[in-house]
Order: sequence, then structure tokens, then C-alpha cells
Amino acid sequence: MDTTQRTEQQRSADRRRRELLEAADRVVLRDGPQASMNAIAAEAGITKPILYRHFGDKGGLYAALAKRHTDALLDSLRAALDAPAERRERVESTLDTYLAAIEARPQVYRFLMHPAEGSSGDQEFDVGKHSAPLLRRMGEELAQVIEERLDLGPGSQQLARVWGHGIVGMMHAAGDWWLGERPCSRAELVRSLADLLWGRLAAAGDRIGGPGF
Amino acid sequence: MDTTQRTEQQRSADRRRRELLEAADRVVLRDGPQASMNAIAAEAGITKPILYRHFGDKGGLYAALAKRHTDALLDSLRAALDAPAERRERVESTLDTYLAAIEARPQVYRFLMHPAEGSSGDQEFDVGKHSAPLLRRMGEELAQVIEERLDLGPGSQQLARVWGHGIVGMMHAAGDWWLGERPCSRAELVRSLADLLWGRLAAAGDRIGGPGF
DNA sequence: ACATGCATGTTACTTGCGGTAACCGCAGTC
DNA sequence: GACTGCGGTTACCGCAAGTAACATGCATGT
Repeated sequence: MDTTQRTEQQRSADRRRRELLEAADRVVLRDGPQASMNAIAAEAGITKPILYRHFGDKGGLYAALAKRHTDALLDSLRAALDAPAERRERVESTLDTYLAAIEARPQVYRFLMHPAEGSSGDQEFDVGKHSAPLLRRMGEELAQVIEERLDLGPGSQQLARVWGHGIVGMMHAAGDWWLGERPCSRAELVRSLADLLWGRLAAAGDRIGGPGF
Repeated sequence: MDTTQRTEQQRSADRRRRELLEAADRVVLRDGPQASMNAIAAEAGITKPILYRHFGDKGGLYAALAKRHTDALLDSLRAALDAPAERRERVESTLDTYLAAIEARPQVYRFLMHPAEGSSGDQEFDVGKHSAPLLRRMGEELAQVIEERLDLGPGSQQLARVWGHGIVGMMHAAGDWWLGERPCSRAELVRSLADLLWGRLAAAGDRIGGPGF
């Protein structure tokens, strides 16, 4: 077993895999998250069984596809999050980066958020891993940054994780809604969300009548 | 056409419909969101075409089912949200109500959040209505309450809507994560989220090194 | 040179689900 | 007693996931 040969085959297989992923990418971009394996295979110029050999099942293919985009997006977000700037500015820049991404390629976004569940494997109802992996990863990532950068006193790690997932969820839901209705510009949305995080909810005055009764 | 006769038939049909929904409910509770129409029909003691006569297609059935649970949950939330108490208390109580609900019946929760998309009807990729109707409705509801109760200055309506969807998303994502990992008690989670909304993120001090560099 | 093995590719199939067409039987009605 | 409307069934279509079995090319071991 010559190692160079081995790596040669390996490299070839990897190249093929990448080609297949690119084809799948094109199809998903065109047909949305419910693209059929047949369609993807056709786009790649081959037939189904090859896809299954490479990725196991549809879930595997989708996971591989999602990982690429997720990694790319996370890189952008990390860059915004780690920039040498004031906290508020960093927060706004991160929000804007995310929103710009989903605005630029909504199909990819939708694919990442709704990775065509089901796939016939979810027999027993496992409570974990409901939401898309992207959301979880973003949440954990943000939690880590928060915990590294901020001084939150005792229980900081737990608090940071809650906040990480919470803030990501806020960004996601607001972004999803905004993408559908486009009620304002991106900049306004960013500003409103940052204001929310900056405690304007608590600081706002009551309207006539007050909170009681 | 006797009207009493008409209503008699109507009532009968409605009763049947309700029975079918209850059966569907049981199955979804058991098998998760990907329960098959066959299974639901079997549980109801009948066969598929009847389901289709009553609900049109799977989407229709699921929509009807979702509406019931969504309405019920929204009622609870409204009660917590409109209680005569301090704002922070109301917020915490609302968060807790939501989390208690998803904790008590995670299957229902999952069903509401991932209403088994696809259904063969989504040919063209329409960007709108990505997330579950429940999220949207909660967001709008909360937005309305915020706008009614708080004095946010100019542009208040838009701000309220952004916040409504944002806060709901925060609650949802944090709740989803919490439900999967159970890293802390419900009360702690509620407190942490309320703290986030109360601006503790902005108020926290920097850790060694500061924000710049 | 030849058989061997292995990766790549194909056709053709099974299974299972959403959805539908056509038929069945029983009330009540004229 | 034939006619009609409604609750119900069987049997089917189309389509997508996933698989089995077969074909082919290319490097290797002897």
C-alpha cells in the first residue's frame, strides 16, 4: 500500500466530493431546501447511488452542505465580533453582518435554518437538537466571546451561554421577520435591536395609566 | 332547505372534525411532527380520504392542529403579559409561562415550531413565512402590547414590532437550547433573560484588556 | 500477460407517503 | 320503490428516499 497512491485516491475522492457539493449547492439555491436527490445527482451529471456512497443519506449531504455555509458565515461574524472597537459598535457590526448575509442569499439562509427535517430517521422523539445547527453554533460562539470579554460576576459562564443563545435567537427571529416584511432599512433594524440590548426596554417610560391596573 | 337541518349537519360535521383533530393530536404527540396521514386516520378509526375531505391536505390538518395549540398558548401568555404588576415582574412571568409550556409538552412545542414543511406545494421559493406561525403571532402580539404600554417616542410602532419579534426570538432560542441541555433551572433562565433585557449587557464591565485591541 | 481487487458508475427495484378516483351502502325523501 | 346526498372504503397514481446487483476501467501482485 503506497501512501502516495493512497493520498492520490483520497485527493481524487475529495475533489469529487467537493464537486458534488457544489452541484448540490446550485440545486439547493435554485429549488430550496426540498431539492430531491435525483435533481442534485442530475445537476452533478451522475446518478443517485453515487451521492449515497459519498454522503450516506440525504441528511449527510445536507449536513456537509450546511457545514460549509455555516463555517463561512461564522467566520464573518467572528471577524465583526472581534474587531477592535467599542462594544456597541461591535454588536451593531455583528448584527449588520448577519443581516447582510441573510439578505444577500435568502435561499441559503432558509436552507440553513430548515434543513429539511424528517429524513425518515427520527423515529423516537428526541427532545434535543430541535433548532438548526447554525443557531446552536452561533449561540455557543457568542457565549464564548461574551464570557471572554465581559466581567459578569459569579455564574458568568452560565449567564454568558444564556445570553449567547438568547441574543442569537433575537437576531434570527427579527431578521427572519424583517426579511419577509421589509418594514424598514437594515440600518434601522440594527439600531433598534442594539437599543433593545442596551436596556431601552427597561428605561422606557410607561404610557398613560401605568403598569398596574 | 331547513336551516335547523343545515345547522344539524353543520354541528355533526364540526363534532367529527373535532374528534379527528383530537386523534391527530394524540398521534402527533406520540410520533412527532412527521406523523403520517395513514397513522392519524388509523388512530381516528377511519381511513385517509376522510381526513382529506375534512382538511384538504396535510397542511390544512396541521394548520388546524397548530391553531388550537397556538391559541391556547397565546391565551396563557396574554394573561401573564396583561397582569397588573410591575413591568419586570410581568416580563418574567411571561417568560416563565412560555418556558413552562414548552417544558410540559415538548412534542407539541416541536410540532408548532417545525410544522413539517415541504408538503409538495412550495415550488417557487417564497422568502416570506419562513419561521413557524406561532413565532410570528407571538411577535406581533408582543409588539402590540409593547406599543400600547410603553412610551417609546417617535417611530414607536416600528420599534415595538422589532422588539416584539426580537424578544420572542430570544425567548424561543434560549428556550430551545435550555430544553435540550437543561443547564440550569427554569427560574435561573428566566432571571438571566430578564437581566439581558434589562440592559445588563451594556452595563457589564470589561474584562482585562478592555474592548480596544 | 493475466487474474485480482477496488473504486466508479449504471439500471432497476423496493418501500413508504401524500393525494385522488371510483365505487359502496345507508339514511331520508318524493 | 327509484333518487339523492353523505360517510365510508378499496385500490390506485406519482414521486422521492434508499438499495441491490450488475458493469467497467485502472492499477497492482505474481
